[in-house]
Amino acid sequence: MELLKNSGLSITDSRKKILELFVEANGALAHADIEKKTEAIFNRVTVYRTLQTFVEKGIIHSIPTTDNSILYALCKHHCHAGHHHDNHVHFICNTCSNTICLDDVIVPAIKLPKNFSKLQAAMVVTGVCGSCR
Amino acid sequence: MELLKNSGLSITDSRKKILELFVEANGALAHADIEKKTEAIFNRVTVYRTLQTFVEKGIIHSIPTTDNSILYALCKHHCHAGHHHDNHVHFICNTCSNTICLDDVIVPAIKLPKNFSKLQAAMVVTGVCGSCR
DNA sequence: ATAATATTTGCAATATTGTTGCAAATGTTA
DNA sequence: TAACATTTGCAACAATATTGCAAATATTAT
Repeated sequence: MELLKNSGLSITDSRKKILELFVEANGALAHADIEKKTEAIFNRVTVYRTLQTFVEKGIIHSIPTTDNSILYALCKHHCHAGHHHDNHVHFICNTCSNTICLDDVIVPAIKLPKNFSKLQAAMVVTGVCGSCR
Repeated sequence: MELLKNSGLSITDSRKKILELFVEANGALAHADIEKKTEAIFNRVTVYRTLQTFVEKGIIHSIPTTDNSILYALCKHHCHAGHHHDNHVHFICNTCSNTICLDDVIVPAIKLPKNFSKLQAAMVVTGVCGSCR
């Protein structure tokens, strides 16, 4: 709620609901998931627009995936509008197919070739999560 | 050409052409790019099917992206059909917006939480590449 | 609390992207 | 070169994403 206010956004049912989903999920959500869980309540288009706004305002960030789905997760700290700092590892469980933000696992430093400069690093690990073991 | 033979694929114009594009590109190509560059020559569907086959045969691999595009790049070594070993880092340049496979930069090992088991790890770094510096 | 203003939503239409079956064309093998 | 296997194009379709605009809702000032 404050998050919305701080980002200069009006507080609406759809935004509250989607934000709620992220908090409950405690991890990443696919666009498709969000759409399914809300299709009874509001329009598909609203989902697109809400997620878009959230990304712009630094409330959520998108996570790289190999298929052509898009995953989103809450930004934990330090994210400003248009400038994300989500340098943590994302874990995708092949069994329960949940995506988990491993906030405590820091993306290790790597040595880039000469003259390359790093801005951000994202890491996605797939495997089996703790609960599914 | 040998690559195609070795993978047990028929040698056709479309496959040759697409392979050529990857060699020229010397980096990653988006599906959309490939489609544009070939739309005069052959059908959209052929592009989908060709890329799909190439991935299956271990000729190219797909690169995680944040938007809903799909990037592909040639597999350099050791990739067998259905079993990729592209554990190198992918670099996206924010200036020229090319994606580069850093074949020599290996995805570092990370320490996962208890009971998590890793299958694959992908890493995407954004920043400015050597040429744009 | 209410009116005036600004923002957001839903709907419909449209664009883009991805998939499938089947016949024709092309490639491979004998 | 014939027989066979594979691949391609087409058409139809399904799924996903975008846009304009009027109605609905939220915010601001009174």
